[in-house]
Amino acid sequence: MTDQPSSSSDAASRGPIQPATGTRDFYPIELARRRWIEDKWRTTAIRHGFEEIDGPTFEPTDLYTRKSGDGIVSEIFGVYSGKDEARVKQMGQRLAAGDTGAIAPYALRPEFTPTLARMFAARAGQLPKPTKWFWQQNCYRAEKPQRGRLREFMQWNCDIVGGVPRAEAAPGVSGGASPSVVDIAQENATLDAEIIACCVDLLQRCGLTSSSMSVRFNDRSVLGKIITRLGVDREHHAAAFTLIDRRGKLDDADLEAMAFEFGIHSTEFLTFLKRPRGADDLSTSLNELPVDSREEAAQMLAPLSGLKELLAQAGCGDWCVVDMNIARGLAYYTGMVFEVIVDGERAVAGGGRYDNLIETFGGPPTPAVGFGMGDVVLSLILQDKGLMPSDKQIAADLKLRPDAFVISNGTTESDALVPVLLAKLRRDGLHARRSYKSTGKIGKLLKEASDTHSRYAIIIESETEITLKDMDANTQDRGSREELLARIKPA
RNA sequence: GUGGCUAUAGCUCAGUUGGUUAGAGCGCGAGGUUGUGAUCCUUGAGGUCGCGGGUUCGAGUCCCGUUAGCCACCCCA
Repeated sequence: MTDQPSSSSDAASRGPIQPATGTRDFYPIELARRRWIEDKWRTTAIRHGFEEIDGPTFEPTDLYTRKSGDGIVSEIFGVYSGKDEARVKQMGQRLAAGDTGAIAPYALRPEFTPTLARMFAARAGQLPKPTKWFWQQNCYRAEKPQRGRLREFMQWNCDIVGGVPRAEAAPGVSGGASPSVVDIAQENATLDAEIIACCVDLLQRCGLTSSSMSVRFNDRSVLGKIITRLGVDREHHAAAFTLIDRRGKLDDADLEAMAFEFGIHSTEFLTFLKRPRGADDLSTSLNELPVDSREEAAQMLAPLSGLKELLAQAGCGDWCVVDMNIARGLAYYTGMVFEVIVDGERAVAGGGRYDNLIETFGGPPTPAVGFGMGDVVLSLILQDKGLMPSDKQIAADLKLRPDAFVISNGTTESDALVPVLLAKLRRDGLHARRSYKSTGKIGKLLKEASDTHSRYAIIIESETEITLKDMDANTQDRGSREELLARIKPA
């Protein structure tokens, strides 16, 4: 009920209408900062060979419910057409009956991956293999807002759909005679590494370093083998992954209770689950596995050690570490999974391999891997670490700095020449501004030129004479108008 | 969805055991000093004290509700 615009409330009808919970208004400086991040996203993705795509802001609700569980359904913002009276009436009846969740025919996109899967599936036959797509737009989730978490946010996705042809598979990683599922996954490890490398590149471009962040990765196919050997049957794998994912947050008693709740009773698995917490990296994990020899263990963990090597080759080995506790909540991940953790806690990005999803949406069996990153947590991190550039630097990076700020020297002749000169500069393709203040004081006007981060200030002295001041160098020359204006080149 | 804390100018915050017309700094507008981004001086605008109800002669202050924000859960595509 708190989500309603509360048209019945006296307060709402009297005061100004507030922005909806969990949404943001972007004033110029705030939008510039957001654009700066988006610019980093876009240029990074393009540099890594991804092409930008987009899809609808809202989709049929079934697109999301088909793939995901009840958790997602409850966080969907429903959308309906006011022209579809029958559907609206039906919705009203279900709502009145206490039915909640995604009962509207459409939903604001809570994520982009289903749209991407649908788009790929629709043209799978004509798209290159692999296809590399990126996307950066807003998403909506009806969660309770808190720090780092809103109801509308920008998200950046990079996905590689389709596998590497067998002949070009990573040397030293492939080798199986028949192409089993595991072989295909291992061949595509180069793509797993490429995805993680792209994510790390973005972080580096924002000034972040591996000293405060890490990429923690794991592999669900490896986990699946382990827990199968521990006596967990196939249908309980998803639940077991959930338990593994939350191992760090819950104590043994809670874990055990939750396991029973899920119907998992394997004592071997529970023992494995309750093993000492700590650095669950590759080397320590070797000792905890349900195997007879270290060779067998190494064999079992080969996808992880292989990926680690590929990541080192990609130049981001120092960022990446195996973490056997990472499983991710999503049901559709099939292989590699990873999260980018800041200061040991907050997740700023995450992703993994989903080799069944394209098929789920009507396409041919197609391996795929990708990740997502939101603007909310990333902004917080950059602010906290002092890495958000100054307003002037952002203006420069986004090419928002005025090239020229036109000032009259105060005579009526010069006053009349201000709009004339502005028009000329703009005709010449320059970003030119003036002041709208009533003051004629040169000092105040130069301050405005400075506040707007203008590159040059132009003081009109007469029809043919100006003073051109370089605001960055703090130098100026007075002379022929045409001669001095020629110095101003687009940034 | 659950619990705790908070709410005064655009921002950061004062505001006494409840007592006249609610304040400061910054920012914003105008002006001052021989026409240069600073400092300084003068001055102006801007608040139904989140909103609604209650107690009281009187509420920014006390009580209840509500909304929003923050924090911790839940969840995390």
